[in-house]
Amino acid sequence: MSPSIFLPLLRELSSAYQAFEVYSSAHIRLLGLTPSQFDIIATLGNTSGMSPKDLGEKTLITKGTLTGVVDRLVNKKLVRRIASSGDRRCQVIQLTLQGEKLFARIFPEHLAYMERAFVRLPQKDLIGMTESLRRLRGMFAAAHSHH
Amino acid sequence: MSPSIFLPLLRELSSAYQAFEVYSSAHIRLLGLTPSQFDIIATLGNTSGMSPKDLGEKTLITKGTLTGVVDRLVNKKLVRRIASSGDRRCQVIQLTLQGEKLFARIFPEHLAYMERAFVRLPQKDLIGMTESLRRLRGMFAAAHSHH
DNA sequence: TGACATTAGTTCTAGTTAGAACTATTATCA
DNA sequence: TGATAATAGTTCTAACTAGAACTAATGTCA
Repeated sequence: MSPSIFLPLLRELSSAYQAFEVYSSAHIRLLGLTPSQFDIIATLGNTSGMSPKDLGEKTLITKGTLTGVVDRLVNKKLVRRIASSGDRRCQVIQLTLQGEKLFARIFPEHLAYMERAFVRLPQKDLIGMTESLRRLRGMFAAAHSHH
Repeated sequence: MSPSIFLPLLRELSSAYQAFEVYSSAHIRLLGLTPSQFDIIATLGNTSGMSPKDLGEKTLITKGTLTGVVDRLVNKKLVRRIASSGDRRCQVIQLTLQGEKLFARIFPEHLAYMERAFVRLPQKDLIGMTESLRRLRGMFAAAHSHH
């Protein structure tokens, strides 16, 4: 395969992701959070909490980074750390009451905002794109582990 | 459109991009550069240089960030800043001889590394994905400018 | 020409980022 | 059981990040 074939794909992947980030984070900042903080709140919403490990896997935030993001959410009193019963290495991170209220207010609002971007996209294109991206991710993951 | 339709797409977009970054940057770090530094070197390669503004548009690095990235490349003597003739607000950033040598050595090497990830992907899927991503980017860009 | 807006780049701030080294705890298995 | 490995989180470092405020230079237009 010649580079001229896959380089445009990589460029488009980067710019599509970038365009998503720009669009999404413009709204998130108005809500008083950073994109990472919003991801954490959104992931913890409607759950009874989870470990930093699980939270990192779901949000794609590495553990060293996660410590700091959670610290700032704890400072904002949106989230709390609880010692996990049993394994003393583990914690449970969960939303405080204030965090739950924030989630209930801003999550639907942000979904509605995101939805506005999708109004012109036919649903069947959307399904196909999702599947394409899944394959692309799998491809990189496989290549990364094969070395 | 219900959120349950587009949320998986957004998740897959993030994780596909993330998987690309992890795979690509693992190699770039071995080459002694950061991903942003590599992007700058790769963009300047085989050109006579360009302004920070153009460089930022091509690499998707915002101007405030770009100043710092270029500073570090100047410190490494891979890149130089030249006053632009005519408009005294503008500069031209270009590779030094050392930067050109580095580009000539690592760029083909990195392409070959990236190519390894694509070996199992049929070419016609690749074309379709590129087009899908272009539409996705356009969609977010349009939504972002509409207001 | 002169007021005003625009543009290019820098600086500043708060936050995110990955990775590596570290501590504490738990699991494995000889 | 005891040595060793694995795991969960934290800390540290260097760098990147966006956005806002800033300076200097150039354009616009009445």
